[in-house]
Amino acid sequence: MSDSALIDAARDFNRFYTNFLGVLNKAYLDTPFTLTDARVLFEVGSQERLSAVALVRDLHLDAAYLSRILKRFKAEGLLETTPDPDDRRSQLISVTDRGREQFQELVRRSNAQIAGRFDKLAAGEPQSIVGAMKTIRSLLDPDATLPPLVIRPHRTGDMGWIVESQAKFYSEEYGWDMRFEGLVAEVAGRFLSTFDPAMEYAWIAERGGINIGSVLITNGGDGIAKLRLLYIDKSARGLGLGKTLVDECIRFARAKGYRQISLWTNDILSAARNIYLKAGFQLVSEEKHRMFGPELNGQTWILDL
Amino acid sequence: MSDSALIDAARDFNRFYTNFLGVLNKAYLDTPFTLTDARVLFEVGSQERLSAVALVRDLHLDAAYLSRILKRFKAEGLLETTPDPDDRRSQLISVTDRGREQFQELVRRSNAQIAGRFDKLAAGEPQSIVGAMKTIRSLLDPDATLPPLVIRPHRTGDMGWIVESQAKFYSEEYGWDMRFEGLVAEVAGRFLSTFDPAMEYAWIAERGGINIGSVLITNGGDGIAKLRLLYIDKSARGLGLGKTLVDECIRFARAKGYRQISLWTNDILSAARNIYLKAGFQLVSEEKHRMFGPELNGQTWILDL
DNA sequence: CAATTTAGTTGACTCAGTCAATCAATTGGA
DNA sequence: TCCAATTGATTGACTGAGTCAACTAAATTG
Repeated sequence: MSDSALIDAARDFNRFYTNFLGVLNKAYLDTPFTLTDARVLFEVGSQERLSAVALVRDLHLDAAYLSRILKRFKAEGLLETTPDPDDRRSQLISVTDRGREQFQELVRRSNAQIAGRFDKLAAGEPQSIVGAMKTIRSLLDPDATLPPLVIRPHRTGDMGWIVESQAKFYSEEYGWDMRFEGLVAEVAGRFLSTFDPAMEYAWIAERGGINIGSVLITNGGDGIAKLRLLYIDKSARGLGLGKTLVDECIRFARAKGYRQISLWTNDILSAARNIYLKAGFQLVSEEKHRMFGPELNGQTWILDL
Repeated sequence: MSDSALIDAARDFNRFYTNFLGVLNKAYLDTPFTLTDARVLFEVGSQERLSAVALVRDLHLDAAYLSRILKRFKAEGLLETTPDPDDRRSQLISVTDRGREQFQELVRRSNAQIAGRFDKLAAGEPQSIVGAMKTIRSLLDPDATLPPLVIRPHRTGDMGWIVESQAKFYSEEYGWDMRFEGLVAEVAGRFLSTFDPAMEYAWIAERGGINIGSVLITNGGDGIAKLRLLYIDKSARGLGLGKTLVDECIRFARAKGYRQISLWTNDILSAARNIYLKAGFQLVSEEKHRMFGPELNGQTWILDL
C-alpha cells in the first residue's frame, strides 16, 4: 500500500470517526453538560488531582474558557481547587463527592452507548475493535501506558482461545498442520473434563481484557506434574512472561507435593527451551516425528522437585 | 476478556481520539471554513451528487443549519444544486470547479496533517494503524456494505474459535459450566486428530474474515453420520444460516452413502430443534442429565436418509 | 532585582448551531 | 380519488459555547 493510499485511508477513517464520535457524544445531550464540560469532568474525575494548565494542554482548550467552566463547576460544588504548594500561581483541581457522582453518571451513559454498539456485534468483534483501538492508540500516543498484565486462573472460553491462538501461531510460523490444533484441543478438552482443582491449575495472562499467555499443570499420576500448553502471544514476548508462568508452575507443583514436572516440546522452539533450561529442567529424551507435518525433534524435559 | 474491561478500553480510546481529532481538525483553522463547513465540503466533494437529506443524515447536522451552509456555498460559487427529477422537493448537490479546488485544498491540508503524524512513526507503523482503522471501521460502520457470507471448509484456528465461542455463549446464556467447554474441545480435537476427508467435513460460515457459524459431520460408524457442534453466532441469527448448514450436512451425508444422521442436543435449544424438525429429524430418545451444571434434557435425533 | 515567562481571571464579543414555524411536494390510506 | 399525514427544504429569531485581548500575580531567569 502506497504512502498516499495510507494517508487517504487514514483521512477517510478520521472522517468516519468524527461522525461516529458525534453520535456517541449525543449521550451527554440530556445531561446539564456540554461535550466540553463532560470532557473536563472526565479528565478531572479520572486523574484526581491535576492543574488547570494540564487540562488546557491535554484537552486543547482555551484557558479563558476553561477558567469559566471551572468556576461554574466550583459554584455547583462539583469540583474544588487547592493552591499548589509548589507553585502558588497554580491550583490543583479535584472532584468533590457530588462531582464524583456526576462523573460516574457520565461514565454510565458513555458505557451504555458503547455497550449498545457492541451488542449488535458478533462474538469476538468487540475484542477485535478494542484490540485495533489499542494498536492505534499505542502508536499515536507515545504517552499511553499499557494496562497492567494480570495472571489469573482460567475461565470459560480460555481453552478455546488457547486452541485458536496456538494453532494459528504454529501454523503460520512453522507450518504445522491441523493435527496440532487437534492435539491442543484434546489436551485442553481433557483438562476441563477431568479437572481436579486440588492438583491441577491453568494460568492465563491477560492485559486489558485480552489474553496474551497461558500454561497448564495437569496430573500425570505417580507424583508427576505435566506442564502443558505454554504459550506467549507475539505482543507479549520478551517481557519474561514465559519465565513467570513456568515459575508459577514450579511453585504450584512443589506446593502440591509433586516430585517431578515433565513436559514435551519441540527443539525448534528455542525461546521456550531457554526458559526450561534456566528453570533447571533436563532433557531426558528426544525423538524425530512428523505428527504435525514437517519433521520435528520432539523433546521430553524433566525437573526434579 | 470481561465486557466491562472492553467497554472501558473503548471509552478511553474515544476520549483519546476526540482529542486527537480536535488537533487534526485545527488544520482547517486558517481556511475560511469551519469544521462543519469542511465536513460538508468533504462529503459533497467525495460523493459528487447527493441530496441535502443524505447530508443531514450522514453528518448528523441540523437541517436548518445545513440549509444555510449550502446557501452560503452556492453564493460563493462552490456548489450548485439541481432539483431531483424523481422528487422535486429534493435537490441534488454537486461541487463546481471552484468548489472542487477548495475541496482539494482541504484534502491537501488534511493529508499534510496526517503525513506529519506518520512521519514520526517507525517503518510499518502507519500500515498497522491503517489496518487497525479498517478493522474498526468495518465493524462499527453499519453503512459499510456487509461483506458476503461465505461457507467454507474449516482451517487452522477454526476449532479453537468453535470452542471459545460456544463455551462463552452457553455459559452466559444457560449457565453451563466449563465441562461443556471441555466436551466441545474434546469433540473438536478428536475431529481434527482423526479427520477423514473422505467421510467427514466441517462447514465454517464467515463474513468479512470473521467466523459466525459452524457445523461438523463426523463418522459414527455403521453408516451413521454424526452432526455436531452446530452453532450460529448472535450476529447471524435469523438469516436461515442454521438451516443452510444443516442442509449442507444432509446433502453431504447422502452423497457419502451414510444411511442415517444422528445428533445429540438439549431441549432448551429451541431454535436448533426447529431446524432439525423441519429437516425431518425425529426425536428417538431423551434423558435428564447434569453434565454441564444445570439440569438439562438431552435429546437424540435421527434422520433416515 | 529588573525583565520575562507562566498560571489564571475577566470583559467584550461573535458566530456556530438550535428551535419553531412555514411552504411545497409526495405518499398513503379510506 | 382526494384528504391527511409525512418529508424536504427554508426562514426568522435566538442563545450560549467558545475566542481574543488585556490584566494580575507568582515564578523564573540571568
